[in-house]
Amino acid sequence: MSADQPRVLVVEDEPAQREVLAYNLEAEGFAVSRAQNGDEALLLVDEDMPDIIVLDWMMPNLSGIEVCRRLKIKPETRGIPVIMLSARSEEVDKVRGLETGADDYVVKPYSVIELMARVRSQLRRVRPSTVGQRLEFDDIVLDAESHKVTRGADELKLGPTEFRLLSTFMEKPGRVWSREQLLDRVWGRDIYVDTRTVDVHIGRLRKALTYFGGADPVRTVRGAGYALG
Amino acid sequence: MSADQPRVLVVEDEPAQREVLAYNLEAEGFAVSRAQNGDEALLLVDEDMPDIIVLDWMMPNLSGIEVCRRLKIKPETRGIPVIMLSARSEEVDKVRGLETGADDYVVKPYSVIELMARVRSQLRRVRPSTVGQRLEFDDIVLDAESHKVTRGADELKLGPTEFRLLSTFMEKPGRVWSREQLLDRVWGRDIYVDTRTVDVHIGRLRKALTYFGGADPVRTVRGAGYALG
DNA sequence: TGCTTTTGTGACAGATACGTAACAGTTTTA
DNA sequence: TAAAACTGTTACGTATCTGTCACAAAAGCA
Repeated sequence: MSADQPRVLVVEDEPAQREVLAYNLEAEGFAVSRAQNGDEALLLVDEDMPDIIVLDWMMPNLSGIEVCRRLKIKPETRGIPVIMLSARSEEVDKVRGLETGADDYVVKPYSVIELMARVRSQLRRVRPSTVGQRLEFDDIVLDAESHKVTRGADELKLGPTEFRLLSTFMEKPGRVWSREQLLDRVWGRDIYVDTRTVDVHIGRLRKALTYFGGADPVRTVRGAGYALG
Repeated sequence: MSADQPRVLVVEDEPAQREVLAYNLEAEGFAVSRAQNGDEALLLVDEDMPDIIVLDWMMPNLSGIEVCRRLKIKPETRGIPVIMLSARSEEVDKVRGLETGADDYVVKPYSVIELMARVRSQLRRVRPSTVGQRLEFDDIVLDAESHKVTRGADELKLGPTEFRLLSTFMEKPGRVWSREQLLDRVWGRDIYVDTRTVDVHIGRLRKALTYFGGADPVRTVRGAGYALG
């Protein structure tokens, strides 16, 4: 039961393309699971976390973008690299894909060799730390698998939203996030919430982070948004 | 017999096919037992729970469908993954429609490689890596062999579902499991059960674990699920 | 300094998630 | 065969979280 071959999840509605992908990935020595739509993909991820996901953009019902967004909202699945496949080559689409949190973007028709290289590259990037999703910043440690956050020796108590917020920040310390971006990342897409609500949750996050003392690690960037550190 | 070899039960009435299957599974490092009909299968399951069952659909007397259904009704055996073998692909849909609760379907003639992959995949889903028959957490000890749980010096009395719930938790202490994941692992996959039912059984597990005193080791993670510790 | 814009924050009502007792239907045990 | 144990669902109470508002505070600007 050698579990040391990386597991790849292929999400593609078109059977022929799906099999081509799967075949090539298997030939490369990966353990492949297949999903033919977004719902199935999310289910499979839940059941058996793959090491990487190759995701078609255009799919009926739940689009690749939406699947990606949902994966990136949940801290425990956020760390799985997503390679987005799309027929659209415009820069705008690529930006949009990456904006949603995709880790790489490959335009169809792709060369198999190139795609394999990208898969390996993403795995190389993430694999070393694959043992539990664990983010650190300063003396703050967030463990996605156990949903625990500690600062120094103290365990912090965060609400669900604050937890996701912090996890988003810790993904890229120092990066400035606009309120809109945070709403998109932390709250999800089609949800109408006042942007000022972000401020309130930032406040709550701050209170939680400094409950046992220590400096406030959240930086306000006037006119732009917030950042960690 | 080293207990860290996963045990597979092959149920197939046709001797030649049965041996092919068994041979390949043994070559993969599994401990294989054989049954040539449904009654024998149920008997063998009762006396020595296998980790996974490969079940032919068409058998005289007690059909694979019926065997599967009976296995999935009993909470004790419900968690054993069943891979159903069927002769034609159209039949797969038919069998699916019968709601047998099988975990996966493979069409004959199957490629040995594919079948092995599916077997491993199911095993990974249900029984990740912890094969040890003795799990410990804090002062709680779970002995899979004798189906007994003790806390400190006291022996606890758990129902079958609570037992499986606890053993899932103890496989990875600290990890947060969503209700869906728990339903998948503890109840089985194609089973329709309300997610809130999980809460009730968590409550029962808690009551059992704290019956003789001691802190409640089960942690509720609002919006996410439950974890041990 | 005064004026404008942006951000921080306490309060609050409504929404939501969770714990649990009760219950009816089964299965298992004695 | 009767009693005991177990399962899944429901309903209801409660704790916690959510989003919005109002106003205070801070930051920029002239």
